[in-house]
Amino acid sequence: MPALELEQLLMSGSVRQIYTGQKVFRQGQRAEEFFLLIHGRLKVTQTTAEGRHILVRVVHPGELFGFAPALQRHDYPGTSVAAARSLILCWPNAVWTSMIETNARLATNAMKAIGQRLQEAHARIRELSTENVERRLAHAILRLAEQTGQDDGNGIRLDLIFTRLDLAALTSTTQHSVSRLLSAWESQGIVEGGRQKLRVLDKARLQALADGRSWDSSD
Amino acid sequence: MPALELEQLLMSGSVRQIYTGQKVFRQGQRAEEFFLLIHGRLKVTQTTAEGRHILVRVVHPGELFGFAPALQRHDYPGTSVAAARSLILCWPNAVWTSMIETNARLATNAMKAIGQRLQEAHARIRELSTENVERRLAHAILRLAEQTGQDDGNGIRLDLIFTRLDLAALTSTTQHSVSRLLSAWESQGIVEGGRQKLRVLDKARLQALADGRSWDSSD
DNA sequence: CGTTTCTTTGACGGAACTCAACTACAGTGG
DNA sequence: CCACTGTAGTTGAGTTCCGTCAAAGAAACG
Repeated sequence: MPALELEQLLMSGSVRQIYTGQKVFRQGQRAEEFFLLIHGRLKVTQTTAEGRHILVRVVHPGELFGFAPALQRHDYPGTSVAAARSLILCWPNAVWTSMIETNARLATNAMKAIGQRLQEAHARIRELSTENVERRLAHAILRLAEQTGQDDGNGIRLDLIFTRLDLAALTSTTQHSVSRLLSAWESQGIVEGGRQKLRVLDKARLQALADGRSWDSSD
Repeated sequence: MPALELEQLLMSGSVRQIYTGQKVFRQGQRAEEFFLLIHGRLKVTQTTAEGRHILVRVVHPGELFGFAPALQRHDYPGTSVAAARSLILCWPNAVWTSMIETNARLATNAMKAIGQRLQEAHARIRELSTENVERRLAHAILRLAEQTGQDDGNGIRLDLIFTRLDLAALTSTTQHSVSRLLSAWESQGIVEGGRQKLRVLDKARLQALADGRSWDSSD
């Protein structure tokens, strides 16, 4: 995409800083803007009528979020809160249509982004349908490790923004099950836990768990 | 959308007839075309490495499917089979990009379509995460009733294309659980079953089950 | 140093899956 | 028209995963 156009585009939005724990928008709130995460980390959550929470997705830098206009919605389907101090770019909804109508490349990109999201959602449905809690948790942690982990020679450190409760909401289980599994893994030397911290020590073994193979050394 | 352009667009695709049980494309197959369902009904399924099946979605007339290019994939993530004799329109992948680049309205529409799909996926994740089998099945049947049911005065008839196994794959459970629940509902006069048939007799009561309210007559 | 938030652990129960027959229906060919 | 075969559906018994309930421990925070 031409640097000039891109720059123009970015400039047309307004920057906003979000502190940890602060919400960008709330579920049900009228959608008047859409956003791009520049720096930091966000969680998007949903609450059901019965009051149960699920973590819809984690937003990483460079990703669009709250793009209600593209989905022809007038309210936000979830709540987004900053899991770390973050920097976002905002545009009023009206810009969206003109943006993609004048810039085909952008339309294609936006579509790919949403398509990406759709595939992730399907993957999650597949996991929920066919895998037990242990495998799902293993998958989730591996994914987080890929996306946010710092490899410091002695395992992959996850600066968890995430509590056990978040991990539970991410894998559709309870904090209790998460805690039990992590404890079990810790005693096997697969991970090392802490309060809002986690370190993956044996990625291969975790991968084996995620794949549903019980650990055999033929790997 | 201008009728002329639309017509031109539709004309540029090629029509194909698909018999019940025939597959349009298979999971993993190289994606060279994308499709629009004109008439009939399709199921899109996925099979996991372990051989478990899930029913990803049901395609209704007027919907796009197999739009791998939009998701920047080169293979189809699932298999689509005709659940009834169907008529589809196909375009080679290459057309996609040019189509949306020359027609902004179309791009917006395609995006909305995919966005719609994304919301459905999220709804399903929410159901899987928070609802028990009974509620999920009730929801699924209500949805099917909306989309494909024939109201003939004496309840809503679902010309099921769907076996209990399909319903199980749709709600992520087993044929056994589906069968048990339908039997129970039948004995309460909520539905009426048959081989590949189903009739919803008491929609309100089914809705109550879907909403997790046990039946009280205050409705 | 008390309070809050996060985490761990145990005991228990229940929803739903698995295993295993068995029944019913539809279509086919004799 | 009826026996035969395969697919679809039903039903029961046993088991297990995991969520709920209950309580206590540990880290952060003012």
